[in-house]
Order: sequence, then structure tokens, then C-alpha cells
Amino acid sequence: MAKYEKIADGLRERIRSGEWLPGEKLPSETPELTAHYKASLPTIRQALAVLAAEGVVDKVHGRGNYVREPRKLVVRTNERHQWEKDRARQPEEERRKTGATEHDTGLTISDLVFDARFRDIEANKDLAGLFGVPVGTQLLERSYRTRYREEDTPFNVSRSYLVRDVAKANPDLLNPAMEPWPGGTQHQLFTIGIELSRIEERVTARPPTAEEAEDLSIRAGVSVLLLRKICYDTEGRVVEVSDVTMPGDRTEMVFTTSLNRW
Amino acid sequence: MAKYEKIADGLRERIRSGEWLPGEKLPSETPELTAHYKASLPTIRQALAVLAAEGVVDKVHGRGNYVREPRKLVVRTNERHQWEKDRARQPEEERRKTGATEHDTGLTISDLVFDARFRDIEANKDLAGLFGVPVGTQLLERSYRTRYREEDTPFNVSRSYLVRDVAKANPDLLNPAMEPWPGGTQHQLFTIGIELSRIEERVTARPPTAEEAEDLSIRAGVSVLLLRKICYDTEGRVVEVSDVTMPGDRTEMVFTTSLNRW
DNA sequence: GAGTGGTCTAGACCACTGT
DNA sequence: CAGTGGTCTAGACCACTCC
Repeated sequence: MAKYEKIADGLRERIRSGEWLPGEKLPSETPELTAHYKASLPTIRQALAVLAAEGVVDKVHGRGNYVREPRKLVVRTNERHQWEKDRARQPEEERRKTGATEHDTGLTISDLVFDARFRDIEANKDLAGLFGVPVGTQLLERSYRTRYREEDTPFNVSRSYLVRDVAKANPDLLNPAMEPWPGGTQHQLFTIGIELSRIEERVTARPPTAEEAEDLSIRAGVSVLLLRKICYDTEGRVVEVSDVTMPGDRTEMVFTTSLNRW
Repeated sequence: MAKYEKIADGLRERIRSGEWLPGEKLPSETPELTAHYKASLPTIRQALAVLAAEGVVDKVHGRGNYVREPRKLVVRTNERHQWEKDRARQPEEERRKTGATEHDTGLTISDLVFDARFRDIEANKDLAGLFGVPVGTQLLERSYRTRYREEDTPFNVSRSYLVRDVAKANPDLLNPAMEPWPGGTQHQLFTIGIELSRIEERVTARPPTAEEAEDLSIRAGVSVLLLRKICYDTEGRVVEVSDVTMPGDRTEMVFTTSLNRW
């Protein structure tokens, strides 16, 4: 076993044993760790890189290496879809009480903070194919960032796409100032006469791009979960596509499948 | 921008332009790349580490650095569950034709290779809580590795847990030589009088442990997708728990949720 | 400015692969 | 054995954070 692996194992074990608690600073690379492990700086740094990739340690330039704080786990279910659909036709007073994300996380609306930005884009090949429209068709792109009020980093960055000509039947849908919308997207679609019958969600994971690592406050080496949600109406047409980016180290997605009885 | 980043960008661009095709060998670290980029070996290696983490380059000790061959994407749906349930009561001849993984991937049974290992374990707190049995209860742990016949790395490593006293009602279930079992787990459960009514799947992602990176042939830096599948029978009891580990860079999971009509 | 991490060098030696 | 990547060293200098 290589020296840097032994050092990484040693540090990992010392952290697990509680020698340094979450949020605490590790000894400095130079001179403390190099002296303690009788290794050169590059070797110490290679060991720390292993721990950073595992998400055990946070490296902060100019300050030090810190034991990573566990972050609040975020759960996302697929039962939220039926739940949201059931609420879409209820009066505003009821819809205003809570949203699907609050339903999943067990929080109240005031615990969460939203940020919404809208813009018009032209459908690329990917989106045009999904919506069944020509490339270049005007789409409404809505970007959201959701975070806990008490944290400063979003746990969810998403982009939602609608065909602009469909959405404009209700001008309020084009206005970001109307967000957060009580009742969520399914109520929005209800106001323009659309009922969803099926939602398809595709999940993949990969290392974050530099931009994503920045947005979600994750280190390179902690993965991002990508969710593409495709909403079908009762005619089987695609009416909404969303791409959601979530930090892999604090997100759990739950999908429940009911089976027909024999 | 750091020198190693510039070198990584340069190499990435040369690979994208087709200067070296998938499977081809890059110039040697020493002396070729160090000379070409006028950089020291550690700097060249840092640049290559970036490309390896992105999955662009495969590093092979003693041979060289190679442009990574794209691997076959593996798709896993949740429709497989109902599909498998529908087949569970069909005659063996029918069940033998194809399995759920083949259903998802569009392959035939002969394209896939299985490896199964069984052992008895005692329920830890986690599993005991799920099954609703005392800690220490005997469980049957079945470990599977699934791969394409033409590749040498599994795309799926899974462990399935059953309560041993429940499984032993059919002694064949305790025998790894009976695998692969035509009709899959749902038929196995059928032979001991169990019908599933609901399947819950929890998805998370994280960096691979050293062992997982080894098993799935992914480099540290490419994430693993973890799926915990919990099967409930018609009485709402947990009858099977599976933990599936998949390489994040080649797996896509698709979950479809049907909504009740208004 | 002191402390600390980030980058880089030049070179040595080990470990693995294929001839 | 030659070729190639893997590990490690000692030390220099730069960049960021905080006082």
C-alpha cells in the first residue's frame, strides 16, 4: 500500500474516532502533517486529495483543511406528483398552504427560499424532439434555485421548459414575479386546460462541472444527481420538461411503484 | 489559469478533434508530453488526472494513457417490476426466454453473464429494522454481478437480502447453482407464496469507495449510483431488500409515475 | 504580514507490461 | 530487458485569508 494511502487511512480513522469534530480544522499541511507523518508535502497533499474526493474533508485555500459538516439530507419522492395533482383543483387558500417540496421534506413554506428567473429560448434538437416541435420554436425557460432559509447554498437548481405559445394562454405564467406559484406547475398547467397523466423521470449521476460545484457548494469529486422530468398530458403529448441538478451527497430520491394484484 | 489546466484543456481539445481515436494511446508522459508542453512530470500527471476524472482518458500502469472507449449505456426502468410480476405465474418455458434486465436493455439472455454468491448473515440494525425482525436474525445474502458478455466489467453489483426462515420454504432458493432463475425474484417469491404489491426504490449517489472503483472499473472521481430496493408483499410486510451499486457514468434509471385522472 | 494551501520543478527509484 | 506509469522527495514561489 502506498504511503499516501496509509496517511489517508490514518487521517480518516482519526476523524471517524472524533479526534476532530465536523467543522474543525485539521493540522496544517506544513509543517504539522509533514512532520507527524514524516512525509513530503506532495505526499500529504495526495492523501488529503483522497479524503476531499470522498467528501470527508473540505479544503479551503488560505485557511486550512476542515472536517466536512454533514448537511441536511433532502428527500424527494415520486408520490409528490399525485399529491400535487390532487391539490391542483383546490381553492387558492388550500394550495397556498404548502408545496410539493415542503411535502417531501416535511418543512413549511417559510423554511424555504426560492429564486426564479425566466427567459425565452429557441428549442434545440434535444428539446424540440421531446416536445415534438421544430428546432428553433420559442420556449419559455424558467430557472429556479431552492434552498433552506438557514443555509446559503441551494440544494436544488432546476430549469423547466414550456412551449411559449402554449404557456401564453395565461399571461401570468410568463411572469416570474408570480412565483412561487401556489399549487405548483400542475396548477399552472390546469389554468391553461392541461391535465397530466404520466410523469417520466430519468436519473443519472456524474462529476460536477466547475459551474455546478460552485452553484451547489460541492467539491469536485462529489457527484451531482441529474433528474430529467418529462410530463405527459392525457393525450400523451409532452407538455413540460425539467432538468434538475442536485448535490449527490445530500439528496435521496424515493420512487414507489405499485403493482397490480394477481 | 494553472499550467496543468491549460495542458488538460489542450489535450482534451486534441482528443475531441480526433487526433487520437478511442482506444488509441496518447504520447508517453516522459519524455514526450513533458517535452511537448515544456512541463515537469508531476504537472503533466496532474493534467492527465483531470482527464481521467472526467472519464476522457484511461490510465493503464505500465502501458500508457489511452483515449477512453465509450461504454454501453445501461438503462433501468421501474416498469420492469410490473413486467416481471406479470411473468411470475407463467410457465417456465415462457419465463426462461428473457429476464427483467434483458427487458430493460433490449438484449437477449446470452448477451449477459451472471455471477451469484450466497451466504448467511445476521441482520444488522438497519436490515432488522426494515424487515421488522430482531437484530441477529439469520438472513440469506445473495450477491450478484452482471456484465455484458463482451465486456469484462460488471455494470451492476447487487446484494439481495431475504429472511432465511422465510426463504427456506423452498430449498432451491438457498442454492446459488439454481441461478440465474427463470422469472427472477418475483417468481422465486411466488414459489413460497409471496405476492408483491409495492416496490420502493431509494436512489443516492456518492464517490466510489476503493473497492467499488475496482469492482465497477471506474476511476475515483466518477460517482456510483446506489439503489436500495424494498419489496412489500400484499400485507405491507417487507419481504426483500436489495442494494444495487451501479457506475454513474453509464447508467440511466427511468421511473414512470402514472397519475389518476380527474 | 503571518499562516496556509496551490502550483511547479528536477530528479530518483519502484512496479507493471510486453518483448 | 526496455518502455512506461506510480510514488516520493526537498525546496521554491505564488495566491488566498485573516488579523
